Amino acid sequence: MAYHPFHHAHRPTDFPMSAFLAAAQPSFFPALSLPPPGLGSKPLPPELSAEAGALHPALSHHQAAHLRGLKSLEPDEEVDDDPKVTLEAKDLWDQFHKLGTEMVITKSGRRMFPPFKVRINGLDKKAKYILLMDIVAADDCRYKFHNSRWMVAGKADPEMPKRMYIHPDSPATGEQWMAKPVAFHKLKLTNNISDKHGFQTILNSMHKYQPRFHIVRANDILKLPYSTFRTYVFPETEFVAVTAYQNDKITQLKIDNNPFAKGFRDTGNGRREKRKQLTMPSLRLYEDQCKDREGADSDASSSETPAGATHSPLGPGASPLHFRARDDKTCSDSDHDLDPHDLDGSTSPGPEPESPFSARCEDRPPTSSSSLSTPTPSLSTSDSKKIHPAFSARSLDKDKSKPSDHSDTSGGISASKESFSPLMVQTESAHFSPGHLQSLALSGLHGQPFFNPLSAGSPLLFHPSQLMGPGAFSAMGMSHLLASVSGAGLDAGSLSIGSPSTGGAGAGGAGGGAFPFHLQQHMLASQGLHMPPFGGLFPYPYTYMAAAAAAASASASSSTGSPLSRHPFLSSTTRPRLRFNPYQLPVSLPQTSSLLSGALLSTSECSKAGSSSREASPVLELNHKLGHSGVSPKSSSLKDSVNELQSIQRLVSGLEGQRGGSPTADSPKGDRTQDRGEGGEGVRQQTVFCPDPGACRLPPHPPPPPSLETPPSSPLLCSLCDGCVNKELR
Amino acid sequence: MAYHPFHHAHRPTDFPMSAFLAAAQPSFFPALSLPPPGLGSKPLPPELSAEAGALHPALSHHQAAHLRGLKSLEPDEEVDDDPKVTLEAKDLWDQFHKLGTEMVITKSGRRMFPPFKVRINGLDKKAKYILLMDIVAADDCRYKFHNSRWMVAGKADPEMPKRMYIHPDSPATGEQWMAKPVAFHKLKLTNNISDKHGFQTILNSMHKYQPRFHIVRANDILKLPYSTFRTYVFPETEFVAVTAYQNDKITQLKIDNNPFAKGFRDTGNGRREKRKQLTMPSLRLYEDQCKDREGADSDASSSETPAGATHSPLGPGASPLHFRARDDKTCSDSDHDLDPHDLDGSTSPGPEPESPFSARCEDRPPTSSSSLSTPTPSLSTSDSKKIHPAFSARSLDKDKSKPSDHSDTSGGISASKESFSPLMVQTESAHFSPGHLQSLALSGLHGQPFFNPLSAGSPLLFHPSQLMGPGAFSAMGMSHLLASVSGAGLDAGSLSIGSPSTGGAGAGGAGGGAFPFHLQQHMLASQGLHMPPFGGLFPYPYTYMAAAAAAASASASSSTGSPLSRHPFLSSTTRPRLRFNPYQLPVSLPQTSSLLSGALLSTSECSKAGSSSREASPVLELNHKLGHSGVSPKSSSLKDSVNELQSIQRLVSGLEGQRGGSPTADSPKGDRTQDRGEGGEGVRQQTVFCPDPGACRLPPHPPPPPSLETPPSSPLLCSLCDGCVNKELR
DNA sequence: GTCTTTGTCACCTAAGTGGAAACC
DNA sequence: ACGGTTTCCACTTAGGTGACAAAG
Repeated sequence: MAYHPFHHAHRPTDFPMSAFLAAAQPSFFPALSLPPPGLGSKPLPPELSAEAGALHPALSHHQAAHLRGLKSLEPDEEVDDDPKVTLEAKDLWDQFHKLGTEMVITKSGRRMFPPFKVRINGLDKKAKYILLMDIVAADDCRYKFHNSRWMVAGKADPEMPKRMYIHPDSPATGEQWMAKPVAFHKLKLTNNISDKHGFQTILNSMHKYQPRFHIVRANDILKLPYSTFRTYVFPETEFVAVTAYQNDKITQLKIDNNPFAKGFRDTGNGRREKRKQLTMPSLRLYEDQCKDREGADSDASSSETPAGATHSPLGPGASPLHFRARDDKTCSDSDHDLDPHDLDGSTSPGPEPESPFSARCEDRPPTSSSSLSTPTPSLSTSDSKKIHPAFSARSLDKDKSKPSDHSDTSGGISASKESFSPLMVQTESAHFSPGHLQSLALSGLHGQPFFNPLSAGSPLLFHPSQLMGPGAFSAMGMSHLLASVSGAGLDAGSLSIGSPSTGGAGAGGAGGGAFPFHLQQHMLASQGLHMPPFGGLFPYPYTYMAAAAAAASASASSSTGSPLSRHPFLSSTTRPRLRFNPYQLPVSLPQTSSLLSGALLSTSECSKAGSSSREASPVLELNHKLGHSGVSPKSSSLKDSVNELQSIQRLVSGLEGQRGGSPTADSPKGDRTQDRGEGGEGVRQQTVFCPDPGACRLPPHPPPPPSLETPPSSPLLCSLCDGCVNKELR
Repeated sequence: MAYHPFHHAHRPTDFPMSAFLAAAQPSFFPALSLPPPGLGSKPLPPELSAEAGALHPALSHHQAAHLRGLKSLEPDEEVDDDPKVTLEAKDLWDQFHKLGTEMVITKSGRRMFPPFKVRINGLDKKAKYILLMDIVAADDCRYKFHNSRWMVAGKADPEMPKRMYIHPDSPATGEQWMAKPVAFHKLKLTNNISDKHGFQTILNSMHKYQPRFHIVRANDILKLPYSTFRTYVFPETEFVAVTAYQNDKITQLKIDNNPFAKGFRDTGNGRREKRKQLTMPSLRLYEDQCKDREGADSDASSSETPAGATHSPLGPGASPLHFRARDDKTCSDSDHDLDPHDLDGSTSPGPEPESPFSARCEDRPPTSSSSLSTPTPSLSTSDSKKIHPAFSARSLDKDKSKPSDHSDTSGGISASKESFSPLMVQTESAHFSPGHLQSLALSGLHGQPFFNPLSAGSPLLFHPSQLMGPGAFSAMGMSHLLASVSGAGLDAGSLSIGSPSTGGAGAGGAGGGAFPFHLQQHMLASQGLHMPPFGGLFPYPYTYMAAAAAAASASASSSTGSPLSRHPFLSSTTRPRLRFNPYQLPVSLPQTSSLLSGALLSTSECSKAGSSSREASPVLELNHKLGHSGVSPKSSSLKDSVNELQSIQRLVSGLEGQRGGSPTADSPKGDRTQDRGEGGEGVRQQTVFCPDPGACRLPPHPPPPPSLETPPSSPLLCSLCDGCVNKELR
């Protein structure tokens, strides 16, 4: 009795393949298992903000519900949640983003280096959630790295179906998910279209991608198709897939921060030539952070964080990288590593790697856009804020600057430069079927596909065309699948998703029993643009995200005026505030689907979006929700939303810099370190939504509240559209 | 569409901690969520034997049901299953077992080396199963290694609560489980009673243990407590826990076969002294096998099987070790590695490590028993069969020998020397509560406790005394727990299992929300014997397993007369045939519980069991089933059982050696290689049950069928008792 | 003093990393 | 020749293994 020595690291992952399969089923019957539309808002704690446990359950539920601006959905149970997602190691991501993040893809699959890891708050402790991640094309351009910068090199190649990676621990309770950062280490990037392993996402080299994170409240993967997806996009995680690094600065940054690349650090060990001495001063930057949280990450990661010192504050403030970026202007490059010896002469701020992705698909040289977003030369980061850690209170405060302009190209949403304005789109899973669940990838342990019905051989991936002919979702065989799903105890184990009804289009592959390791539904964005739209289902290939991102970046850059504010998005924390219920999504609100599936920017939109502001990159939180016929938002909700946001900001700032409620105060750098003690506590969120549904490309969203009490320091801009009347909420 | 490149290694593991928690709840209300007793047998395919996919669903269901000999239970659904479990790398296990397997336990936890891995067949493809494993005391003796042999050194020390390790992929469909071998690599052995990690089982050094494997058909861990457990025991996996290796031969065998110990192989690299040149000839034995199946193992094992050549037949036949054991009599030692330079002179067969565990608890020197089981000196394995791979048809055929004697001490069950006669005891989970689920250990990924409500800190382990005072199950707070469990969506995340109701006995530990990483229910055997029985629940500390093992070993040795037949059990394949439904277990059939939880042999019984025959070690398959009031078996069922067995054997033999139906033929060594191509296909099973319930210590079981058509080559003996009238069924 | 346990160590597997050259 | 891809390499982290010496 006095024992209880065991401390089991339970893996609550509850992924019955059957569930998985079912989840993958593209459900085209929105009402199938959904609650009646317009259920009405359910109570949601408004102040989950700071700490998940600090909310008042019933007190402000109603308010919160309104804040969300729409029917709270969550038909299933009466759950009080208001997820707030914070990107871990945001500062690191920012550093990469400024240079133009590159991710190597290999045949065998490569991890993302700045590991995609998020910290979640505001979930209902008891409710079960399924967390997912996917990577979708950021646009439809092909890129090339020329003259030390990324340039558009034509139209994108066709995208392979993107897989929806289900966090292996799903489903798990909110408490469990909030206990520690949620990592997706098992997800690997590959260019091998015949990928046999799981956990791999097929990308096109020299194309730009955007990782996305999804939260679904569901206690069973079987319910995934009928559940609401809350999608979070961290623009700073955008990257170009490459087979070999193009930008030496990126290489050096990777070497300096990825423990597995220590062998390439200039420690006098006769390392390779090339990028030389950037390392020393910043050694053990990201790594130290990881140490702190060691053992706390999920995603079956045994190797995510390297070993080493475990006491350094993991917050960006503590990390040398961050420091460098913010304080070091010694180097010519943007806050990249202090590396004194940049090889390619990109050291100079202007044309340097700092404007990696400025170019959009219009085939116009990136320089134009880059220049736009890369105002100041040299280290820039002139705005110390620019490099502020995602968790530091400072970043939030700094952006008290004006709401910013909302010019189409540059004046995006200035949801506080560094305060991460989340753009949340809530979508019903039933709808994500056509656009959301491109394919579900259930991560196994150690990359070891445990239950491969196909004898661990051929993957069961469904191509969009397979599953659904042009607009032939119901006709495809989805009904068949859905039927199966309906069964409570239905086992997907041997259920052949695509083969049976869709014909032998290669879905089943070898193996005997068809198995839905990763169900390939339609991959909207990534594929929608490049492939003929499926029937009339996806009229809008462009995704909200992209638009929002563009708007946000534009506004951010203008608002901050920081030279480095080239990046479209830089937010680190998001919190669901606004929920769109594009019940009619398939036709009337296709964008939502698009966004979820692809997040593509059309050429024209790309241009509109402008390059980007690296400074204020709002996290786009897309909360997709079905079950509600109307898209008309409640103005009151919006207002409440703003109020909530303000309070949240205060809470956050208080949390981070002990400056509760004073977002205006520009916290000195000192805060940074404090902010991110061990787990990057400094969570901040902002709700970014478009008050003028008519003027934006986004699905109908609630109009801006009449009166906005939002503090000036935290401007609420619509990230969903750039032409919105109420671009600035504050 | 033509893509389907993704091949996700989904991890169907569905372990919502809530479920886990619930499962851990000691349910003392058998009828709580159970179907009415005597539900009646449900159809079960009789010939799942060879291949899981080769069965005739309806055709022989009825027959199968009868074969099973009892009410099929499986109240939930009408599932057709007849699990057949084969121990992977049986030959390796055999080699170790002959020497007296030792497993190092360390403070940080040590893996088992011959990894405990099983191949499963006969499951219902669609049904969900939860697979578990635990390690229980094999007897109540303490051992010491003296004069190159293991000797009893007194009574056993008190056992720590044993944890029930739930395979991380649970629950998963039968199809998934059968797709590849199921490994339990994450399970670690430790002597650290304050174990903070999960996946660790606390053992006492110098004590003997027996791993057990459990199959539970349940789609949710929450249902575990109310589900039927089918327990499989592979006697050859018995081992002595040590902090340092005692037998140099074991050390060498480990070094030669464990890829992680390659550094100690005598490859001229100036290895340490000690055991010298056994290695060379056998290099890459087990490892090669592993390679073949690489990527097929489950249990989140990233490192289970080493890399290397991937073409060698993994069957024991192909492995040098096996070869050696069987064919090599060059070395003095039993079939240990051919190592010519054995240091301790144990090379000589007689007193050597070959008779490791012959001694039982009677404090009598092991020699007596060892002598009994270790008839021949030297390499012995005179009986080529002895070392036959578990999967080779040969072994099965060989034992066509006479049924053997059933003398209490030595004349055990001769269920064919090498044909692995499974002893299956089916027990209702509701009952395992008192004795079965000592503690549930949910394996996490990479030993990284993902969802630790206690902030990944203190383990939540319940000591028996905590959860239940002497016979105070219901009074403890179990009701409370059960109640929680009843909730469908109940989240265990924050549920404090032990703390709330049982008082702060240390169950909750630090952390905030109590979490059931491993629920400690009652740990019967291991603890039952050493601790005061809980109320009157466990009148029989001795477990069937032990008894059966003893009987089996005894018979085996006598039947084969092989000098090496010292090991009590050597079977590698089991298949549920007989199902006991000790509905009244708590009181009337406590043994079942005991078996499940502890599998302890009383001193007297130990002696009765005799040492062992290394040759014919039947797999004990214990199928614990509640829900049936009567224990009276149907004779007809038994008969059918035999028939089925025969057909199965034929199938198996045919599968292995292409000699379908000719069990009598003693296959030459050549078969071996064939038998275990890639995954050790050569599955063979035998049902071992006691036809005379009255004469055996086992719970009431069906009487032997009047007429037995079992082929002479496959003797069916009762492994459950040695005094059974129908000890020999064939 | 004997037996057992503990900690450190060298050595190994497994796998992540970027470089460099080969490849196409 | 050029640009992108592939392969192999050395190096790293992470962790498994038994030997060995030092404790207990």
